[in-house]
Amino acid sequence: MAKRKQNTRDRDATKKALIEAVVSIALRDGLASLGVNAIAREAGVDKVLIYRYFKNLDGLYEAVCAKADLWWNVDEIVNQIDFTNPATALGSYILAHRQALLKRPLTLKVLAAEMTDRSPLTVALEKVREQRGNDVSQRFSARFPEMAGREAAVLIMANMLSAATQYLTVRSQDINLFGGMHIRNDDTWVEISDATKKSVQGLLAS
Amino acid sequence: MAKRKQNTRDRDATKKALIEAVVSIALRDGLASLGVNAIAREAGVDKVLIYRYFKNLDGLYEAVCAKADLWWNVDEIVNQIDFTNPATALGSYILAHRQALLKRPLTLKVLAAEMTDRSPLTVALEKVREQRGNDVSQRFSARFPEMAGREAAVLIMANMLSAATQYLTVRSQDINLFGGMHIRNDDTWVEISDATKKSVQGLLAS
DNA sequence: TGACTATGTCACCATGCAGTGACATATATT
DNA sequence: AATATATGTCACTGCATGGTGACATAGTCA
Repeated sequence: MAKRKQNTRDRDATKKALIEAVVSIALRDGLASLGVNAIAREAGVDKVLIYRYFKNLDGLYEAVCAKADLWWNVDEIVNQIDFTNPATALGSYILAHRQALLKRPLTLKVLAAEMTDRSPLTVALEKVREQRGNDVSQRFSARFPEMAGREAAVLIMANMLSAATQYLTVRSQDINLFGGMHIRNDDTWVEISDATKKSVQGLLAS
Repeated sequence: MAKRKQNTRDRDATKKALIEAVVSIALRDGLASLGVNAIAREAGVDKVLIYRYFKNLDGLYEAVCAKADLWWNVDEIVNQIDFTNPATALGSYILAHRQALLKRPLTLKVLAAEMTDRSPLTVALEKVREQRGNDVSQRFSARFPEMAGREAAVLIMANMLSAATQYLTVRSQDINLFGGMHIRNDDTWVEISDATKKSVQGLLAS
């Protein structure tokens, strides 16, 4: 398991090895398997160095957060959105959101873990997520100023569908069926996107 | 911590105490805190009796499942649904689903835990859930035969909103804000229900 | 060269865990 | 009353955990 030659005497390399060990274990065994012993073993480093360089486990987690790209950046999402009208925008947002999550396996693990535990990893994710979410809805309202305050229902549906996308994308790592939908299948998500588009269209027509 | 007088010599009482200890710990500390030592301590019983009476922890979990009311029964949901049209039906289903979940704190814990771990508790929940979900959609199509196969989009939206309701209800045990919605607030859920109704109306009008 | 510091190794502690075998005794059966 | 069985207690093993203190040595600075 030792991932580096011993007695390297390179503080930065040691810190890097520890940070990478956290990510490896989280992806392979889940956040619940993280601990000083396991991390040090994985990094091929003595556990006392975790305390010396990061003060404690939480300090190490914070360093992981600083290096990890835990959440999408706004442009990554906005670039994939079809802004021809609010309905197509929301429909394409669903797909973009799912893709952005699938690109970040660590994020999927953190999203799963935050259901039961709270750690620096989960709180870091909470913060950036709420921030970026606001950013995206600002872009929406900038593009569709006529919507301003007009349809609270659209905003609610956007939030609900975003929540469902997040939930089902995480779950699709383990299960394939939710209420009859094959949530691992890309075609399913195209159908979901289409249904979303239609339903927002109907909402605005009424 | 000892919850019962010692040396009772009552097998059924012992088994019951163990089952109740599992529930108590799960509710208080989460499923991750369950273990033979903790359970036996909580029940005021020697841990060897877990092995004797249930073979192992999984056997005990199965006994818990058999006694616990982990998921709503179909009528509990259907009775609260407004079947005047498909839109009102889905809108009221959201509220009924949330209420049924809130009534079952153990279920909320299991739903949270199944994101990261798989145990007899979670697989038991998976089974009954998929079953009852099918039952409910059968009731829907029985009431609205004209919908048969006509609008796949409605079915998809129903599944997505159901997923979002489940996710946000579990999350609302820990957080209050999701994308600007105050998910612990009952008024919010009335608005969600209304938005759902409107959007299904629009979907069917188109 | 000599002293000092940064880096890393190692041995240890107390605690908790899952699991097992030996024993004690209350209850039922003969 | 004597025996057998069901029920419960206790002591133990082996392992992993989080955490700490003592030591070894490479690199640096005076």
